[in-house]
Order: sequence, then structure tokens, then C-alpha cells
Amino acid sequence: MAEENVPSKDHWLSIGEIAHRSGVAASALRFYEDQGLIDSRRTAGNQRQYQRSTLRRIAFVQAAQRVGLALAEIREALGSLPEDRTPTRSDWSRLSKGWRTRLDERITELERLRDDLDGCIGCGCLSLQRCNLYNKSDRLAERGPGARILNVGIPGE
Amino acid sequence: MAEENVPSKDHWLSIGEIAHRSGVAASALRFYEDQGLIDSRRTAGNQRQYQRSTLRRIAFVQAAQRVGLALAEIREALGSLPEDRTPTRSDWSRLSKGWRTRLDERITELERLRDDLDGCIGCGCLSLQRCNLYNKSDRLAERGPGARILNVGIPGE
DNA sequence: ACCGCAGTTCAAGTGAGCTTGAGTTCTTGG
DNA sequence: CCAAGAACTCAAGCTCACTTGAACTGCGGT
Repeated sequence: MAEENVPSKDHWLSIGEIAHRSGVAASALRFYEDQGLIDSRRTAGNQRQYQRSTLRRIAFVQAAQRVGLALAEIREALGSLPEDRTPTRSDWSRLSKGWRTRLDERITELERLRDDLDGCIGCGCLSLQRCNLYNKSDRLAERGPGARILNVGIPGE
Repeated sequence: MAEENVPSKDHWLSIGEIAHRSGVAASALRFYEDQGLIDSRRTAGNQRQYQRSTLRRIAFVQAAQRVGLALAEIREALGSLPEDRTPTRSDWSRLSKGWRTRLDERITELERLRDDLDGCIGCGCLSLQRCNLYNKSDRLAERGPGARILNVGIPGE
């Protein structure tokens, strides 16, 4: 099996194929390209062609979104990855450790909120003076992509 | 100290005071009113006046936002609470249990993501076939190199 | 009376992440 | 060769939770 069927060479995918395989709408793919997250070459007739590695890049983007990164941050992260080859273990390790930290923070915050909530279920307070939920006005913005992630469903299929 | 400033009776607050005390911008308060989250009465000169309980309502809104509810959902939740009195323990219990469930779900999701990530840090994979983080929507990628090639002979690369 | 800040309304803008629509061009099967 | 369908561009629209701006009016102090 030393001789595989050498597929990687010049196997380009159309936007429709990429869209179908990745589950990301073609419009989103064009948008991603606009945003510098992925790239493509064009056919003589100006249609986009993608390398297979683009699927991996897109999967990366989706994973990063689930972690809660904004596209701008993802672009930055991608900037530190190789264009065409599979990232090395250390590439990945560096990035994923940052993600891990993000996730830990978000989880910790939500757990704290949950605990406060439990306290409130017990005390039934809703008192402005005493309630943990109320008084922690440390406005930790959970407001960005966080809540939206749940809404970003699969388009139409 | 018994006769500090005679409190509860008809002590109305201006939008500026509410904004200052709650930390919510006046524009946001008007917006909340628009959205039916809070209400106010008006002075002869058409300026808003709020009851003190409005501060509690606003705090409630903020807590609910931290839990991840959208304003529309918060409005609904508020609809089931009394307008003027402090909510009872059972009012609160009912709502907060729903919140608790939401939080639990979100926490669980993030934990799963974190665990997948940990697996990936270990394997350094970023492999479309094997990675838990990636494999969500890649079902169709299984159809390998047999796929049709849209080849418009562009040389090189 | 007058200043100036606080408040009012309504419309439009913001930004993130896309989608939708219009009008045009490419590619492919029959 | 032609019709159908896939892709192209560019602009505009959408959701959410607000903010900003313009043009006024109200209110308190001197």
C-alpha cells in the first residue's frame, strides 16, 4: 500500500461541493473568503475552486465558533496555521490551549451563575440588597456570539 | 433615625436616577420600555417617572440576560411576575428552575466541547476523519476521490 | 428672564454573521 | 445548440440589543 491513489493533486472542489460537504452555505463561504478565512482559485470562467484542505479550514472555523471566537479572532488564529498542509501538533497545541482557557472561563462563569441561582431558589429572595444574582453586576459580557451560537443553525437543507 | 427620608410613599425616580442606579443607559431604559420590559408614568411635562420596584425589574432583566435569555423571553417571564410587589418564592422558583435548566444545558455543551478539545490536544490531529471537534457535518466527505472532477485545465500549482 | 442640563421623540446607525435578490455568466446533459 | 442549473457580483436586508443624532421641550437655579 505504499502506492496510494494520489488524490490530493489537483483535486479541486466547487463551491457547491464544499457547501454540501461542510454544511456551510455557499453564501457563507463567499463571505468567509471576503473575510479572509478561506481562499480559492478561479476557473477560466471565474468560478471558485477549493482545495480539499479548505474543508479542514472550514471545520476549524466551525469548531472555533463553537468555542466562542469571533471571526476576526479566527482569522488571526488561522493566520498562524499553514495554508496547505495539515497543521502540526504544536500548531494545534498552541491554539487549542488558548481555546481551552476560554472555555474554562466561560464554564466557570456559568457555573457561578448557576450556583447563585441555586442560592436564590432556596431563599426565594429577589432582594436587591441580598441577592447574589442581582448584586453581581460584574457585567461579564456573555453577549457576543455566546448566545447566538445556539441560534446559528443549519441553514436550509 | 426613625424619620430618615420617608421612603415608600410616592417616591418616583427620574430616568436619570434609574440609569445611574442600575447602570443601564437611559437610552436602553427607553428601549426596554418600548419592548414592554418596564413601564413608567409621566409627569405633567411628559417626563418618565419610575417606581423603585423598577430597579428590581431591571436587575431581573440583567440576571436573565446573563443566563442567556433574549429580551423577548425575558418579557414573557416578566409577564408572569407581579407588577408592583416583590415576587413570591414560588414565582421565583418557577422561573429560576427554567433558567437552571438552560444553564445546565449550556454548561454541558461547553464541557463536552472542552473534552473534545482535550482529546485533540493529546492527539494533535486536526484530522477530518478522526477529530471529535470536527466531525459534525462531514458525513458526505466519505465519498472520496471518486468524486467528479470539474476540471478546467488550469496548469501549475 | 435666562442659562444650561436633563428629558422627549423619531429615525437612523452599529456590528456580527450571514442571507436574499437581481441580473448576468458558466458549465453540462441531452 | 440549447435549456437548466450552478455560480458570479454587488447591494441590500435581517436579527439583536442597543446607541447616536437632530431637533425640541421641561425644569432648576440665579
